[in-house]
Amino acid sequence: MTGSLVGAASGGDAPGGLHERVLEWYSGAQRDLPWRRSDATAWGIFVSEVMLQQTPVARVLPVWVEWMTRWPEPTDLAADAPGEAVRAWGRLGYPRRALRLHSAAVAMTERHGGKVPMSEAELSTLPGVGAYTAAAVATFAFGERTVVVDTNVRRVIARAVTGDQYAAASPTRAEHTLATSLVPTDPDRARTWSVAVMELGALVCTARAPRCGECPISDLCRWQLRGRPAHEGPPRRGQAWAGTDRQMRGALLRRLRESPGPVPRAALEAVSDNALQRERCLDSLVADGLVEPLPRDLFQLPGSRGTS
DNA sequence: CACTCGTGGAA
DNA sequence: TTTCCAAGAGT
Repeated sequence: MTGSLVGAASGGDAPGGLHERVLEWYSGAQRDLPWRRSDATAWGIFVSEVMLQQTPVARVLPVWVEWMTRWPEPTDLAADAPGEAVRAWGRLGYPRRALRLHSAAVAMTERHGGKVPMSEAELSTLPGVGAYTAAAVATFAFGERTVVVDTNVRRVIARAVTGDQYAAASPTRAEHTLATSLVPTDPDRARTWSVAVMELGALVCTARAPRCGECPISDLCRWQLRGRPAHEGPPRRGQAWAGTDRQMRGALLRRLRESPGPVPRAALEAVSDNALQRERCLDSLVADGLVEPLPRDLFQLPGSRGTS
């Protein structure tokens, strides 16, 4: 019965199999996250999805609450300076996301009547919105039947269906086809399916130490049936950090974030003795629009008067 | 397609 | 202590 799992999923919603198990598990194990509640707005869901790109839930929570209080609608954020978005982003990492979120709010204000566009296709045109985020917002906020493929979904599919410990380094066509075949036909059921698989990957089918004893589909899992063989092939190299431009950019931006107003060049020079790298990074931050140079050797987070 | 882009907590 | 990696996107 090696094909039982895929077979049970044929058509996307065969009764009594994979879907029932996962959905039943989700109904009892799901976390109570504010952007999942019934009173969550499309804007709130949109913001949460961008913040959650490569950033853990625990770190996003307090920042998301602050953003929702300060900017309850896209028009509220659009009316504020992009630098304020960068400042309020805090230490979530990848601060260009804050800038793109602000740009997206401006686009919603100018082209979508101040609202989050409802279709996956329209969402895809917004800055900072890729395949995952467009699909996620379209289904979680608007109930459109989409194929949501994130790192959790990829890992669950790799194990349960393909039988590998980890998904490929980069998403494959076969993977997407497989994910598509698993999405239930009914849009509402598809929405719950997607969030449920993501939750399964986040809480049970984790990257390092999967809790197979708590998994609702462990007896169908091809990786489990194969004896949980270790990943084959070259080890995926981790992200270097010490001495990288990313670290330097982070240090510079932190210095700017901590000051309410413009910062003199000398203050930025105090961040690092490596002048060459420091200047290169400062230049790149300016090029990215994360830092705004002012007269008299002053620098600040981007203000509102500047044109995008 | 390969590479870059932050951050900090857990193992 | 070092390593891993978390609801990706853009180039």
